[in-house]
Amino acid sequence: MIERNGLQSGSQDPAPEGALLPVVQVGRPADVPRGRADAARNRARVLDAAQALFAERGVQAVTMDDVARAAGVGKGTLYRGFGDRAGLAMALLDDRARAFQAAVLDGPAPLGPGAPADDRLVAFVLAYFRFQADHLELVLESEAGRGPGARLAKGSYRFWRQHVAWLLQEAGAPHAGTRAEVLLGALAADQVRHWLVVVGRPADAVAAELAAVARSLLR
Amino acid sequence: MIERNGLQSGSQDPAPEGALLPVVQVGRPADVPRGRADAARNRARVLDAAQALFAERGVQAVTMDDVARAAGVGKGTLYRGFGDRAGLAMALLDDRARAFQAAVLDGPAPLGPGAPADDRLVAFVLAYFRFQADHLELVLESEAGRGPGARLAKGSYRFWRQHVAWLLQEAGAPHAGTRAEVLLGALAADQVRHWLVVVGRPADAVAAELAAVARSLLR
DNA sequence: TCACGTACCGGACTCTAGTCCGGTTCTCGT
DNA sequence: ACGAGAACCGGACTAGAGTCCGGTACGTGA
Repeated sequence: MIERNGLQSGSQDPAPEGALLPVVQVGRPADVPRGRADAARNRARVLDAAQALFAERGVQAVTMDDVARAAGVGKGTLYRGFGDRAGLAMALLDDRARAFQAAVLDGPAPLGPGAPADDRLVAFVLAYFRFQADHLELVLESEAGRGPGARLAKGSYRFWRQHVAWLLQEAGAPHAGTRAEVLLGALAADQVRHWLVVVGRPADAVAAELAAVARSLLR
Repeated sequence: MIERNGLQSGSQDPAPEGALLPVVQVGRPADVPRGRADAARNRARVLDAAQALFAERGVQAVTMDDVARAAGVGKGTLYRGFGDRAGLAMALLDDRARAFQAAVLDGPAPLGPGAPADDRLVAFVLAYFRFQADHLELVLESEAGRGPGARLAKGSYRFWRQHVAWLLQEAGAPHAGTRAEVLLGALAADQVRHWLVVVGRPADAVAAELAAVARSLLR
């Protein structure tokens, strides 16, 4: 593929608008020495510090000042590198998000290609739900952000929306675009948190019902 | 300006936790002289000032300090009376929210009682969508609020969730509770704003597709 | 090796939501 | 009518996200 440097989206760029997930490339070139050494070092420091603080106190209890201080870096550096709080959370999720995306695009059926679209859709719902549940705190932050509809404006949302819409269309569902958005809305971090944490329902039960919802949306 | 001076639920109480919509009562007792005269006067001033400012500059561009200053009131008074920004927005929507609720509970079919549950459900989706679209800015504020899942914690959400779940159950849908939440998620202000404002789709088309989604969720 | 320009650094600053509490004023009971 | 005290008033205060810009140090070209 093209040496598309969009890949370093998670490495140097201030993340123009939450475009953390590259639309295609997954493996990374590992080179692209474009940036400055101190910049890369600071980025790594910030990620390490954030991960440590988040693990120690919980994501919500950590302020951006905390992260900057712990990383030995100014707030300007922090915000230039990650854009905002949501960007920092996305960067921390980057590896796993890429892996999940790879599994959907190139992995084994039924999540990956090869299975009928309706089965892939159900597999996707289960996997996405699990992803959200497994990284709830970080995903919550990454889907937040200022302004209304922050979640709907991120690049990763567009990617998944397109994937789901395509599966729905392929499976013969009407209004695939709208239904993809309804389905992703049901899988949004806020909603998942509500079910699992606030209400305290067992994850398996919720996931199964959402899979049934996906099937219902096919007709 | 509205004759009604705030009505009981929204009149004195600091709105314990977004319980603006009473679960049953719609007509107001009209008595309950519990409060103080100056408190009521200040409340009215705040509502008037907020409405004027919101109309003039748009909801998002008005800060709570603006409202307090324009109302000739301290911030303490503002926050005691309405809890937070979302509470103020809810109070401004109160009349119409009550009217809508009354139409659903006691109004003519198919929105009100008398029609088959599936028809009522579709009527509800169309009416709720329209409500959200007609008061988008205020609803957006009222569904926001600090912390994740603010929308899911409000009393009005619980009310509608219950209503929709009941209709779904009555119509024979499986997992009525979960599906009610999925449906309301699709009708959330953020999502509606995304379709209508960001993407620019015509309201009628979106509403029709959501009605179809509701029907799909019945089986 | 060295000078140059650019990209980056960092912390002081702004902006706004929401809290607190000393002082005031209205209502109720007598 | 009047005293007592609860309820309310308002603005100073806190906290935290995100911005700005003068200064710095890194990479590049000669």
